[in-house]
Amino acid sequence: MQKEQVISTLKHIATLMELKGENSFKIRAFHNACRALEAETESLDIIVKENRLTNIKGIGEGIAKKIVEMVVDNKSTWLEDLQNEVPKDLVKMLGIPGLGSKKIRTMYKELGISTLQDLKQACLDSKIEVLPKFGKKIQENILSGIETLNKHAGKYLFSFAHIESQKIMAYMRECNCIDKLEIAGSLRRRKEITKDIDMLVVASDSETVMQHFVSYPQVEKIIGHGQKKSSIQLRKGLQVDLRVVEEHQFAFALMYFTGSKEHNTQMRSIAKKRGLKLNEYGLFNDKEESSTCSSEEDVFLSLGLQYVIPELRENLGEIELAQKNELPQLISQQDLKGIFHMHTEYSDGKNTVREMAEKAQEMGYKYIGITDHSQSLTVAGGMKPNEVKKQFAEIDALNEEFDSFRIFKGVESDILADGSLDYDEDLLAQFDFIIGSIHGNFKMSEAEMTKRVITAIENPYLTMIGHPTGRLLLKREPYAINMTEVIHAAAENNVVVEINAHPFRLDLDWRWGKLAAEKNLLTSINPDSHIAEGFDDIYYGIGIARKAWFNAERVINTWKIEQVEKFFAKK
DNA sequence: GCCGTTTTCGGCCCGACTGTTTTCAGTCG
Repeated sequence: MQKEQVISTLKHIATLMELKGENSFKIRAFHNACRALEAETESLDIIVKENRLTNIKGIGEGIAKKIVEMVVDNKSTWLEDLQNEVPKDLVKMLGIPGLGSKKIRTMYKELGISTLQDLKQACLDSKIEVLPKFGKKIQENILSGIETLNKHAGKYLFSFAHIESQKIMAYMRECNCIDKLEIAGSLRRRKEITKDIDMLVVASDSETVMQHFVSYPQVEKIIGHGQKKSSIQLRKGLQVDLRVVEEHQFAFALMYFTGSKEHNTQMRSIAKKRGLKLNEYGLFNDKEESSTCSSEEDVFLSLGLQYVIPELRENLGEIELAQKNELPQLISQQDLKGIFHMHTEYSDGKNTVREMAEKAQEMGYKYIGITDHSQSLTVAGGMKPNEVKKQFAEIDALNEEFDSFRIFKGVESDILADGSLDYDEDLLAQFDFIIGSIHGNFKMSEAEMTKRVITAIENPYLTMIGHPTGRLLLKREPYAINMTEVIHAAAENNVVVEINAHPFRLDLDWRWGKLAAEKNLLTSINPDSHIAEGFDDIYYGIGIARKAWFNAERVINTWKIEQVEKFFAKK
């Protein structure tokens, strides 16, 4: 098993143990072990081979043994045993709001409910409401929860949640007793997938704010309605949580509700080591007096830490760096000087080369790189060699015409099944730069796919790897590929690995950021636009690049035109 | 199950809300 599989297996084991009613701290230990593995950049194979698993903080004898079995024998007897004990629908029931492991277990033990079908029937037969600690209300909630489960997957793209959050923020601002209003949660951390929108408010009159909130016209259901905390579900499915705090609590609350949970847990334990208590209301000493902090920066400072921007708060090593004052200066949108990876009417894009160039100039960019599809991708109208020549001539003419703006001649070449690029060498040599992407033959083994991509990386004509895992968020799984090896190879061959900014891709995944930083990997934040307006997607790519610890120097489309030309010329 | 500037046992983050209760367990974030 690869690291990602090991992690998901451990998480699955933790869930099943929870449903079995194991000690909650034992379960937490499994989650901690997962985090430790996620943050580990060294190859898991090597760590296992050299018997160094227990050197990782969070992994002890017990879990190490299970991991070794997964890596060496490619299976987990422990998981298999648990799966035999716990019916798999019980896991699905955890997705029903209001149902946790305890309630699910009670229903299973008392009534033998092991499938969603059973559960629905038991609700309809009023068998649930008579169980101890259950009641009519809970039974109703379960029934409507099953409906929601079927209707909405409960996960949403960042781009979708971002747009919805802008709408509800605008609505909330209509309430005139609000002093401060901020988005928190995973949305503020710019995570690619989100479950809900978290909002934080400072207000003179919390009751009015809450009433305004639950009266939002797009509400499907009010999940909770209290003085300090309320939750609604929108018709489009996603949940919105609102918290109201007092002015002097705001910085602490913002930090707390931004998360991540894992980051917060570690922050609290740092506070605890200093004899302090950190929660959403303040940073308290043993006399219950809180420090005064008017900003998040102050809170971090009070704990002896450099300020950690929200995107980094995933407990993947950022706190350790903050302690040493070594956090990177991250890229921001203003750093960008040009854009690569876009399609025109020469393949499957909507606009002409000129239109793309003019749009980019309007937005203040100094250069673009046109990359239509190559000949093998016939479904997307890939360019035949004669069309490439025609496009070259058009680009040359436009470059003559434009002042202090350059169009680079590029291509998004298919990486063919054997790892070769799509045109003959003669033509490849004439492009300024080449992006290599996989668009077919997805179903190779991991070893074959990795070899295919590395062969392309070693090709002297290749400048950049496009959407390295081929994933489509919430739609299509990534193809099997060993990203550790790909990143090593790309860094060694001076090949750029793009961050595809399309909201469905966001690929390279930010979780590779730590390894990428260690290897000094270059990236480029690419919109993969098929229409001029698609340049706006860059916003999503910036968020991912920041999550992935990229400073501006390692992102080639922040470079000046001369530096880009020099870099391309070397290939 | 893991860990140790409370170090081999005992603690592991903590508060709001709900629905069931009549003081609290369970869920959620």
